Amino acid sequence: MPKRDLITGLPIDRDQARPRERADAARNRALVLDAAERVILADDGPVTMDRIAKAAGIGRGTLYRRYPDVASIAAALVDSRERRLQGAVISGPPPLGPGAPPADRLAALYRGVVDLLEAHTPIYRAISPGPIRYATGAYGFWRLHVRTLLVAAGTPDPDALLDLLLAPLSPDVYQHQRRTLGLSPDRIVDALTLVAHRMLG
Amino acid sequence: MPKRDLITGLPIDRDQARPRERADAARNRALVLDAAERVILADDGPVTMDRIAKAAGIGRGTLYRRYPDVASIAAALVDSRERRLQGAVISGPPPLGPGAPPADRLAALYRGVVDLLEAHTPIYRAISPGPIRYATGAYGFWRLHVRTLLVAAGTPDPDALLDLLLAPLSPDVYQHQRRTLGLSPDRIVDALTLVAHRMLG
DNA sequence: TAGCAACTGGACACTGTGTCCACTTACCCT
DNA sequence: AGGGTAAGTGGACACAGTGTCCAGTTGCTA
Repeated sequence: MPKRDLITGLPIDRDQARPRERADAARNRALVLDAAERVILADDGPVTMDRIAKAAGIGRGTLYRRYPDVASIAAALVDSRERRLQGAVISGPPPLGPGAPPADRLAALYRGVVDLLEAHTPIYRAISPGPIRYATGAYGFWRLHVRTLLVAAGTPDPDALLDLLLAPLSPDVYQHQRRTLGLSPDRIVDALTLVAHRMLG
Repeated sequence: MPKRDLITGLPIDRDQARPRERADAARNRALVLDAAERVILADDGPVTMDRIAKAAGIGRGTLYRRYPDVASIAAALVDSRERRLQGAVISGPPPLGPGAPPADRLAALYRGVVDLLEAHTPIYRAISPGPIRYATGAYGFWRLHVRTLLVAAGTPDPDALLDLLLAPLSPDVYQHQRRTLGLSPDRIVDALTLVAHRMLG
């Protein structure tokens, strides 16, 4: 079984020219993410591979052909949601985009991710906390971006600080702050902004 | 079914005088944690309730009587491991104990927790990442402690900052830094120390 | 339009869960 | 002392979800 890309579900094999994906396969691939989102948002009972397959109108085997487990599907869903924010980071207006001081850009990134966490709470909850998170394209992107900010700010050992600064964005932590502690998104963003300025200011 | 304390597995009912725990129950309760640790450290296959019950020489029903799932057992195990560090924080010598400036105390706490994460990696890995973490006595203790440090340092909105500063200690994040990134414990502690001083210094 | 490789989907065996209840046993009371 | 009783015990059970497998199907290419 060939390794598959987390986001697209397509097989990964860089070198050789591979026969085009068949039309029915492509169609099903598109169906899966929609179906997964529906199942997650419906929110009755646990999100299982079986449910997603049924919602997509395909068989279990077909689903397993692309995604090894529910977490991967949720991760793919999250990735697709984060594309827009990534675009804004690369080429949008400051302070999120290039041009502003590193501390402001980090604060803006924090705000952007909090907005996402807020908007897609059920999806983030479905992506089981755990190692999968660090393998997503989205996480890789944040890492890369924060790293350049740290370097720009002249902070020592950016590679070790990186994940420490991203840790507060873990859906777990955010959920805990929102639900259990009852903090408002604004208050969380303010606290994160303080972190950004103290760490990079 | 009465709620049970995460650590001791004893029923929680503050007000009324409750009949003493029976001797056989107490014996089994002690057996469970030992057995759980053995199963976790053996590390062949997943840690299941069934395995722990067998290792303890008791039935599944008896195990479920005290702990609702594996995560709770692991949490209890972790709590018992963190008692010593908690003692040092309360009444040990500075900088971990009272007397040192808040930033130094936070840095010392970071180091202490990293040492624990390092020493008991398999156990921390067994406690499934997720909401259980925030319900443990240990986490509550760190929260309380860090809160007093934040207040002492005069930081704004300590209640919102709290969990942000504890987030980097999540076993997930630590595992990721150690295994995937290959960072040394010392390097991680150094980065955490920087965080402590920038945030409270 | 024939051949074939990719794709499909449901059946299957399996693992772990959580509940239930008849039996056992430690402790309290007289 | 020993009987009553409620707490404690443990294995059987029904169930949910997993991941694999393979015979059948279908889209693509030559």
